[in-house]
Amino acid sequence: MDNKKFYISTPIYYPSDKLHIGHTYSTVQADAMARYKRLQGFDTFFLTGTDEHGQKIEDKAKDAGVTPKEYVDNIVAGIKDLWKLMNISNDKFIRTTDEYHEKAVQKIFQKMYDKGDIYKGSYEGLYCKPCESFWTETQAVDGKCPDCGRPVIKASEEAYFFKLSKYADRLLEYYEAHPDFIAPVSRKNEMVNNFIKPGLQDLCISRSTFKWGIQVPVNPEHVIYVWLDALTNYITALGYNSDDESLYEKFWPADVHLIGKDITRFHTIYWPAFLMSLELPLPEKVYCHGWVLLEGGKMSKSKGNVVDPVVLADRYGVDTLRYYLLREVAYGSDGVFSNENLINRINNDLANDLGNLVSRTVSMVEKYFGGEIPAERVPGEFDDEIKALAAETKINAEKNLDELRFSDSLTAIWKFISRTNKYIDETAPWALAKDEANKARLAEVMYNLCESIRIISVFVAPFMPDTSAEIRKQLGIGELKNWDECGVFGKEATFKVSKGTIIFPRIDLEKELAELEAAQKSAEPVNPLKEEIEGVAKIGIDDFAKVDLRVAKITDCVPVKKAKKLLQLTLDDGTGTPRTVASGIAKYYQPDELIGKSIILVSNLKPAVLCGVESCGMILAADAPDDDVKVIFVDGVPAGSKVR
RNA sequence: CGCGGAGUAGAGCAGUUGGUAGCUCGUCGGGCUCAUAACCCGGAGGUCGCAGGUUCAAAUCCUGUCUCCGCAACCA
Repeated sequence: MDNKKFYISTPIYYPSDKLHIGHTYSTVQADAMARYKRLQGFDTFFLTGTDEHGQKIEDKAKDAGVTPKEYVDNIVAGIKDLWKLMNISNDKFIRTTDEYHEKAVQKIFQKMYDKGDIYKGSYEGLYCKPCESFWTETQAVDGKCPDCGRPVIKASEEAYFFKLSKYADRLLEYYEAHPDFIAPVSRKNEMVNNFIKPGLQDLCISRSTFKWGIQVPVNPEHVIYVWLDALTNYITALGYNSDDESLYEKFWPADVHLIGKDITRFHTIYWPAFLMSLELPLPEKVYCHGWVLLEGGKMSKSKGNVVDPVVLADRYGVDTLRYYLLREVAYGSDGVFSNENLINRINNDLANDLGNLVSRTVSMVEKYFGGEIPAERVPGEFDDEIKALAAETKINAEKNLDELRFSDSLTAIWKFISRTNKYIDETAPWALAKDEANKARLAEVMYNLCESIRIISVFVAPFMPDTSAEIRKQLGIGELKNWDECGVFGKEATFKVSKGTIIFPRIDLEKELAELEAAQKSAEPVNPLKEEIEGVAKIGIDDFAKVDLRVAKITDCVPVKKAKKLLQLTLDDGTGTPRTVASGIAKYYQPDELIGKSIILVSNLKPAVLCGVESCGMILAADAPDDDVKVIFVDGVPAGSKVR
């Protein structure tokens, strides 16, 4: 069984802003897995990197007055620093602006093109620059991007398409034959039901509206669009399509693509289809982990609640943060981050259970034996129990880790830590120490404790590498070489311990929370609302004049079938002809309470069909705080009155 | 009737070949004193969303129903 290999990847991150704790969560998981596999003797390749092309970067660089490359260089340096801080052991860091990647992607494009899987077509729609997304007429909201709310522009462009539709059947077959390909399985159902069954659309893979990207080999007017460029990093990083494909030969296919659930579609549909087109093997597994949520919802810039991993690591320690992320977030589901949660974890698991165990053991060995455990020892009651649990823990820790169940693995490990603490109580070394006759028994107890802790140092190594090393230092044993050291007692002949610093100091919860709150307040940035309003492009009076606003009276109102958010309103707009408008306010208003009310209507909006209802115009409403919406009522004003 | 997940002790979660309801934190009481006011033991606390049904027996299977969430779809 030599020649065992393991290849794991993180997503490549988009360097338009600093990374937050969610990105850190992804990368830390992959790192723990990579470290574990390395300790097990696997020839391991761990890849992370950055996805650096696209219009958004081009624009941001322009705003900053630098070239796109200069712009990303700067952000990428920060990302590399973050991974260094977090003790990430990646074997390679790929940037999609690396020359070898760009060349390889062009070859990939050419190969697909020659094969007939790429054709030239045209793409029409409404384009949102910041999001780099095209929207259909029905998708765009009030002429604005449904994602970010900023204005979209009408655009039509010649573009290259990938024949994704061609691969739908083969994808289904592959899922069928490889039930573990998408984890957790619930994600697979989502993909099949929502995307594949309704029919896959061919995928637009080029753009001509901006320049910051890899040139399409058959047409210099185009650059390759995001997913073909980004996803292929997993093979170009290994040297695929380069002069030296030895890493590719050795490591492909990947054992795990570790991703966030938001990019499931791209990794389980597009990417396999690309690989099929290239006639390459598919990855073994795509694991879609959940998000780290903050109390009150998903984190986002606009909410101003992004948690900075650098601040947390500085304040509490790198291993502490790693532990928290890996323990707190359950397999496949979302986890909630809160400072209180974090501090409780630190105090209970790390300080009380693990840190204190090391501390009390080392203290006793020093106190009773001057630091070195004598060779003369006698076994006794309880010894077999902890030995048996150590063996059992190894099995459980491995089983869970192999399935990327980090939290469950840690739970199993902590059970052993607790059992070791209990062993101290059972054997009561302080009582043994009172009688010289018990010296040999005391020595055995201390030896077993040290062995337990040595074993724990192996268990925690993938999760908390520095802590593992510090524990071993205090035990006076060498660097950890091999995972299988955690199987049985008796590896070390004896221990010569030396007390070190407290590994995990306790934190005063109340005091800490108060300080954090104070720090947060003082660090409060400029009013985000002000920023948002100033960020909106100015328009002229004639632009505004294009909008025809009229008062209208709601004469009827019913919910729209098949739509959760829509109400269908019938309006008297003063013309005598009833007008139908669909409005996404079902969540906020009952149909009955709207009938008879007068509202403001955008009367000259182009009609659109929403969930089967033709909507002619829209009504004005305000986004109130706390996800509330208030329709603007103008009761008493005659229908048809102009508003300006 | 779009697809799927969830509703179990104050909080966060386990728990399907149906058979006395578990874990972590918190809380209350006890023990110990080696240790970071840490550790160990014990108690209290749940009509397992609601209503029916199958069964000797249902958190677990079936039907209906309510609520929350994810994805999709539409938030003119």
